[in-house]
Amino acid sequence: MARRTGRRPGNPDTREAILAAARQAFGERGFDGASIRTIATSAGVDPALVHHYFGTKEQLFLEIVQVPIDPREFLPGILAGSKDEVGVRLVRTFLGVWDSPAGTAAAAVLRSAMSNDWTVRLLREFLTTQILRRVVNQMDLDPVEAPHRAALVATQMAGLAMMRYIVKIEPLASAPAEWVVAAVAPTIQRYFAGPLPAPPAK
Amino acid sequence: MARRTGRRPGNPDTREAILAAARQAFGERGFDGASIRTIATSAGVDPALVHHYFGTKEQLFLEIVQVPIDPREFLPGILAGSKDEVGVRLVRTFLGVWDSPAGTAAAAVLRSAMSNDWTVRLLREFLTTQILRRVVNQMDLDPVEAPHRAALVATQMAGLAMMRYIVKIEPLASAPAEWVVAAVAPTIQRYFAGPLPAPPAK
DNA sequence: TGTTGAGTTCAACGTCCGTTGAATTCCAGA
DNA sequence: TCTGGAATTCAACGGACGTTGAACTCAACA
Repeated sequence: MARRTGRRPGNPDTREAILAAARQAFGERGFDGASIRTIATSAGVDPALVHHYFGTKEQLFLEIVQVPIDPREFLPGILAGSKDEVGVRLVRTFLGVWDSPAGTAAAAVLRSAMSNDWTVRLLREFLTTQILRRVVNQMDLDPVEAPHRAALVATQMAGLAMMRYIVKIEPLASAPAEWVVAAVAPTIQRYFAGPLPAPPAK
Repeated sequence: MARRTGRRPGNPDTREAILAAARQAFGERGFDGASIRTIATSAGVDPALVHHYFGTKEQLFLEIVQVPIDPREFLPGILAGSKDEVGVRLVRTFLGVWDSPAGTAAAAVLRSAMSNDWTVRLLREFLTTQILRRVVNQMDLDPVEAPHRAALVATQMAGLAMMRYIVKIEPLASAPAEWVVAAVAPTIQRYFAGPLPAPPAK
């Protein structure tokens, strides 16, 4: 029964403008490199307004990053279907995400995690509990070697994102997505389902 | 005939102490994240002394990073020998470098490149002109697809470094080097010598 | 012994940062 | 019409940063 009075709408676009500017800034410079002040300026707004809407810089970052990256949205599509084409489906979906606005958010996480303590923890926990664990559960892999397989997949995907979207080495950065899919998918396929050395005794 | 007078030795260890502290700091936090002030403190020294020895922060970073990473030192050992074991030799050498003091320098570059404009340029040019080009020249690869092969290799190696040494996902981070070699080498081998999709027309 | 110059420190500069609290504007509801 | 409260701005805080220039210390040479 929320009875409210006072000015409500104002300019509802402002909030979105700030979010857009923040996504851009975090995606290009990472958490530490981006500044509330430049975000505010590029949204045509006072820095204090950013705090008014989103609280601290950390909270703003999470807003940018948690909303568009939800593994439940695309994981089923990758894991369902014929098992010997998981590689193709994973790489294709992955590139699709990175070429969308969500890719900017993903870049923000990747960039930040390289030089910032708490974002690297964020990334590690996202990867292990949100992605790798789900994958392991849904494909019926040998439970002993499954975590190893998942980690190997992560190395190839992370390196691909880094070289193609951040460091931008050629000719990879300008290569058509389908060429990348065809080139990289066999690696993923082998990591998931191919022969591997025996996992270390531990 | 350099005729010099005045105090010479003082404490010659200081310079090395600063370099060690800088390598540590840059390796852990990247270029932007590390600060001259904490480097100085952790070397037991005044910040101004760092400038006295090394000039600007940029110059100090280059000192840390350019000296220990010289591809001419290990590339020949990788490229020489039987062609169907390039993968094994590359991955093994790569892990060896990352587990040495030079690995700290490599981490510094990788971390910095994710959020800093001029270091990403540094990394890109190092990869393309110092590594990839040499590899392409020394192995006799099809000149059209060679750059594509080299870039694919770079994705796998960069992702491996990132996940094992920076994000530290398990069980990869604690896996024995030889297990990693056995698991990843076939990927490298295929990128170098295996079948690939036809390079895009360009 | 006196001078020189390298090693080292101190204090300060200007700049950018995240954040805060008070002030202003102005619409929606009473 | 009056007014509460959301939207927005302004000015300032305290802290961290890279860098600078002047000062001090003191071993080696003339």
